[in-house]
Amino acid sequence: MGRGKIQLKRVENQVHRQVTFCKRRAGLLKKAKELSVLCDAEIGVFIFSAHGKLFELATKGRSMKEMIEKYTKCSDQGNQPQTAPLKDVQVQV
Amino acid sequence: MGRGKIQLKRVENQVHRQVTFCKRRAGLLKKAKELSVLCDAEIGVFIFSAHGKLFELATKGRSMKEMIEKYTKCSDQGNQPQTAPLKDVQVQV
DNA sequence: AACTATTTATAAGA
DNA sequence: TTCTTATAAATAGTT
Repeated sequence: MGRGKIQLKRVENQVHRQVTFCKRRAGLLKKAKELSVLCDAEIGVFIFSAHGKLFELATKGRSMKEMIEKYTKCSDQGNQPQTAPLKDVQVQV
Repeated sequence: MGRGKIQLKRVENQVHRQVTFCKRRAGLLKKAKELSVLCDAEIGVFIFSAHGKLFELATKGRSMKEMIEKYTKCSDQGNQPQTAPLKDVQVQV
């Protein structure tokens, strides 16, 4: 989206990369919040910048710590999580 | 995006909600992957559907478990994470 | 930090 | 329900 197509590779110019990071980070968190509200889903997102700075989001009034506990329990119980698909997979919810 | 504006509230029709969940979940994970590649960031995302089904993504070849360990360390070390802003905040990286 | 030209995501519709 | 299309939304490049 924008005046040119993006190449799916690291943005080499450092200033551009920083700007892109800020814009897209905001966009990603917005999308996560929308998905949570629209579809009644609980979502946890954390982002480490290239320099190790942490950004996070946990939806539905939960803390990230709570989300992680829930995640861990769910994984331990052998629920096979849907890993990121290379191509989209349709999975029953 | 689409033929009508969305209301930022739970999609009441169950079929529509399911379709929206599938589409937007795929979109969110795609955006996360793009952000990771473009800006050299490490990103973890997990999503619980309303019925408790888990979907996850961890970028840069890491497992979610590794990501969570890194997150926990980072939080414990007192790095103040950037919580989800109500309005977008600009933070130096 | 604002502004648009464009691309991209997606809500409805077929 | 898979594919299409009109439109909303995100954002790349610019100022």
